[in-house]
Amino acid sequence: MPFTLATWNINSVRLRAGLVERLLRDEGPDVLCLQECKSPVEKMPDFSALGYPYRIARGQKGYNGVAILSRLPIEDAGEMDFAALGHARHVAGRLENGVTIHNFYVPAGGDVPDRAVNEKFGQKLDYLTGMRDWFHGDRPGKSILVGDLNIAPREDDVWNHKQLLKIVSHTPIEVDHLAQAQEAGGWVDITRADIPDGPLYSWWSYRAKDWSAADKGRRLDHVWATGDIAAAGHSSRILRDARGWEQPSDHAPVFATFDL
Amino acid sequence: MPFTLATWNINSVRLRAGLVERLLRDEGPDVLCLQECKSPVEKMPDFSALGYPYRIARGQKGYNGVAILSRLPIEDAGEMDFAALGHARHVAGRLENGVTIHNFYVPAGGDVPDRAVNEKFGQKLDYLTGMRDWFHGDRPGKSILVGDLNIAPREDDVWNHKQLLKIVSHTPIEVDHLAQAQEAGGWVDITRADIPDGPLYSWWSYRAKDWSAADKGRRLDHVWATGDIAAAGHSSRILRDARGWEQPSDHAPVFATFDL
DNA sequence: GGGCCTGAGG
DNA sequence: CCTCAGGCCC
Repeated sequence: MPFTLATWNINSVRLRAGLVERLLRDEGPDVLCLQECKSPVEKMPDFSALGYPYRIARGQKGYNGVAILSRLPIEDAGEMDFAALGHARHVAGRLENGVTIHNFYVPAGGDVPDRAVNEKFGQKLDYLTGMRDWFHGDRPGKSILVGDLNIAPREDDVWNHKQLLKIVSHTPIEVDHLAQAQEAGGWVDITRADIPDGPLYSWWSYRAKDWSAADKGRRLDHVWATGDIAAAGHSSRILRDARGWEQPSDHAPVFATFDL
Repeated sequence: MPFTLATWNINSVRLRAGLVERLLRDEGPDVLCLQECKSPVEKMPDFSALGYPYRIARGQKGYNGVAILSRLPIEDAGEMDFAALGHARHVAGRLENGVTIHNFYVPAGGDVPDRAVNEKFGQKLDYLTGMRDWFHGDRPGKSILVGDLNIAPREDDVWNHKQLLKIVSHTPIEVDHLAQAQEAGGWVDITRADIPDGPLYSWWSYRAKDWSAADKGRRLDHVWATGDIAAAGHSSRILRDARGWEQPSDHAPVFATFDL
């Protein structure tokens, strides 16, 4: 039975409940993973009326927050607090077909890519190391990992590779830490398995005047799967249009379908 | 030549530029006096394209701020800083027919109607005393005074006289101070000359669930004229509808027409 | 309830 | 550019 999954950094789920509804209505993914909900769980909008009765969420006031909305039955599979930040940055759910879905919001890491002067950059690296160590100790099977990983690993995941080498989200040390986490879990980048070549972005800064014309994007949002189910993934796409909706998130939703 | 004038506490002219446009388009007053613009003068929206090329304004960042928009030529007639608060709470303009228009935003006065424990209440009384002394020393002729005076003087200017006697905006000491300022300038309350009887409100709290049904209003916004032109005033009304517009101000515009 | 601010975080 | 928090003010 194939199912379609999407991941979207919504940048306030309460402010943009209408956009979430639009996505659910227009695109109808079976599972939608949200990041940066910026809401306590009890204040999150209810999307059950749109056919999504299942929700697994972790929230906090004002910052971070992740949620998995599903029209398929899904059970809570816990959360992890890597680097002991006390942030709501991960939650997991298990579908009835046995597939576990991990929804991540990796720390952005601040402005300066140097852990000696910027504590937040250190926390980002530590978070990724925590992911690596966890996957290494308990290598996952039949799993999908999605979310805003806040790193654009490939040259063609950013609008200008050379210019961004010293910009947080594309520095070699971040890319290396991400690669180690990916490797440790045996994760396959489904989006790039499907769309191997050419520029691919999921985020465009609010600061750009005409974000689409300038197109200075980065691929920060990812869909990964463990090797045992990676071949089932297909139909990857990024709904760039959503970046142009009224009062948009700065991220666009990323989709993939799995025949499982 | 008759001209119509309106006064409106807009509670942020930048946020509600669209509502101002709607009022100008739908009602077309010759002069519109705004209070609580909450904007430096240089950042105020421009309404000249709607046929209001004249503007006299005083502003500051975040608080207070008054403006006179006019489709008739009008010249700046200065400002007063009563009680030396350093606030943008008054501006005056002179029309070509010799009529001076004073636009006031009297301090709200805080919560507790006791100057011994609430400095802001003292400032409100001092502001009114300053107005009184100024009018007394330089008794105005051919003038109109409008604005948010933050006092509902009459029993039928509030939804419940007895209940509001100890509520700032309707306490006897405020009503007395306002009466003294009115008296000193020989000001005639044009709205009440026109509509002598019955409840009349220009403000409804944002906090009320259903403001119109509950109708717990107060008449805080006024149109006065000096005795020499008071008889020319007519067609007073309060555009209650505007309180129900999308994302409204908590005040409704008050209108009067003068045959001069 | 809902403006504004500053400051953090993106 | 944009969102949130906490504080002030109405």
